[in-house]
Amino acid sequence: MKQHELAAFFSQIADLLEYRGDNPFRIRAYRRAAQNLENFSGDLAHLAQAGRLRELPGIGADLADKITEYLSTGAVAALERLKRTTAPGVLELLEVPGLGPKTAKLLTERLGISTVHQLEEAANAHRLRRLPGFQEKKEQNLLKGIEILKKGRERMHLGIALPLARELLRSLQRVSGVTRISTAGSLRRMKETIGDLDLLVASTSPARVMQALSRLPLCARVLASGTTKSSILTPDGVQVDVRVIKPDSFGAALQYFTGSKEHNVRLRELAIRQGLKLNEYGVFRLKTNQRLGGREEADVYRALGLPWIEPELREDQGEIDAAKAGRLPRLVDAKDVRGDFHIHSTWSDGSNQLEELAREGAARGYDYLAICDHSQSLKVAHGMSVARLRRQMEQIRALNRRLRGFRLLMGAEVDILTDGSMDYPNDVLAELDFVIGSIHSGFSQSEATLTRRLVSAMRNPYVTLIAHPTGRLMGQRDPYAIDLETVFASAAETGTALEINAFPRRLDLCDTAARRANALGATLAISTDTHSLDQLDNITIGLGVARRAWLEPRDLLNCRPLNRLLEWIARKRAA
DNA sequence: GCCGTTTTCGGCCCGACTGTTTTCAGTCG
Repeated sequence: MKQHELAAFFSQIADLLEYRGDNPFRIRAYRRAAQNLENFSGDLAHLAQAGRLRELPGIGADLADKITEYLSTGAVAALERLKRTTAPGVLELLEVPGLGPKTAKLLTERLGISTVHQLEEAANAHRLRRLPGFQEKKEQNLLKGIEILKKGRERMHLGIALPLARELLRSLQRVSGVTRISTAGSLRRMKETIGDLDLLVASTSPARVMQALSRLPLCARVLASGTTKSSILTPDGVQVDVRVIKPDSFGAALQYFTGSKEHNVRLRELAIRQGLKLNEYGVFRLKTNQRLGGREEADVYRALGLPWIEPELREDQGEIDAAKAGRLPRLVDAKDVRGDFHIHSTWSDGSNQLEELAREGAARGYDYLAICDHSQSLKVAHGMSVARLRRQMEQIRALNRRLRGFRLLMGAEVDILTDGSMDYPNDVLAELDFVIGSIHSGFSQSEATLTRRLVSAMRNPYVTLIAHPTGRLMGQRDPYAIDLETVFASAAETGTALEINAFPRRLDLCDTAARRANALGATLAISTDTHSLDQLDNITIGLGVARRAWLEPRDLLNCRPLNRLLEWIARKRAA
């Protein structure tokens, strides 16, 4: 995961070059490279050794050298040089929303400001008004920006963003004159964390929508308000951007505001090469300005000679080439899901009885749920002794005798102990239908040790699925150190599935890792890690990750009907 | 700094909103 630090370095280079007024296209090249590194899920060091860095999009000779330099020294000299020769504090100042490179230059050169704290003092003392083009309003806006920065513009996870968006959509839907409404932006693309919420409204009377928006209980402050675009802040400090569009160009606007930015840039480049222009109002011929479409999103893609591309794929990660070649994946969908594997009940730390879970699973149209309560070592979660596990199995068998067209699988989430052995002996595991292997202890072991633990669990014939393979908890705990390439290869080799844990703070594997695992031949499974009935809904979030990973139904274990699932498990046990 | 169905040189996406302006620069997405 070194590429994240490197991406940050490239991004800092871009910021500093921008401050210095360098060539904007050079700056963009750094930003694009940073973005691509952020999304890259392979093994950077391996690619570098093979001399194949330039195969990465946006990486040419110069940036390939800088990557190599970083991999061997842990630093990029060009960045260090820029930092040394640029006024101190520039990178910190640029963090303030609304403060860009030009303003930063004024602040550092005219007033010698080098920290956000100094900026705040200067603004409060009205010293900024001495600057050209500065009056009271700009001073206040910078103070507001500092306030937002201090609150921490922390991105929210989908578990928060989705319900909030649903509530806003419901409210705006009721405004008269509104004909269509949709989320856009990173939420529609189902990115794991969301910065601002983007909403799109088709209406013939924009003013009414903007007025209604400012009066919502969820509107704590109006940040900006124009005729077609407004931004508000919710009481929890979430920024919501709302665009009102004429119904005739709703599709073009939806395409435009769904992004990603990188995807859109590629599309507009493609348009220019065809003598076309693409903007949020539609696709136009450059010469005549004749409009070729824009009411539906598909119109936009069609005008560029492409099939419609699913929002989750729009990250400039090969989807445009795939679309051109007619090789877009048939992404997994909610209706493909036949069951859920990682379900806790009152037997360990869940809050629902087996029977309630069975009823709910059947009501959702699933064929099966695997009950996987914790194993004996995990005392904090009321892990089950072998005796209790067997009593639970007895109860599940009894329940299954009464169920028609639905089955509870007898499973367990079994700790992978610090020495790599399983928390139940193999003869007990053999009695279960479904075995999850999980790491819940020894997070700080070395990469080699943790990787060995996972691999030895996968070599156990009874282990069907590795849960939350990296152990990360967004905002709380970093992933523990494991060699993902080795783990993925081992999963493929042993016929062990890897989980896409759909708990909003986990999303583990994440999209890029899941895509890589699939590329290396591993089978995946979306499971919700449910501890109470409503958490079964998180399957939607897991589906988002799977779709962003380009997964098709055949790549996912829980898209298989029961008999095929049981065959898959049996095959590993026999081998 | 990258890149090639217009190119190995000369291009490189597009528009809205704000504030301070009488026509535009800065910032953002």
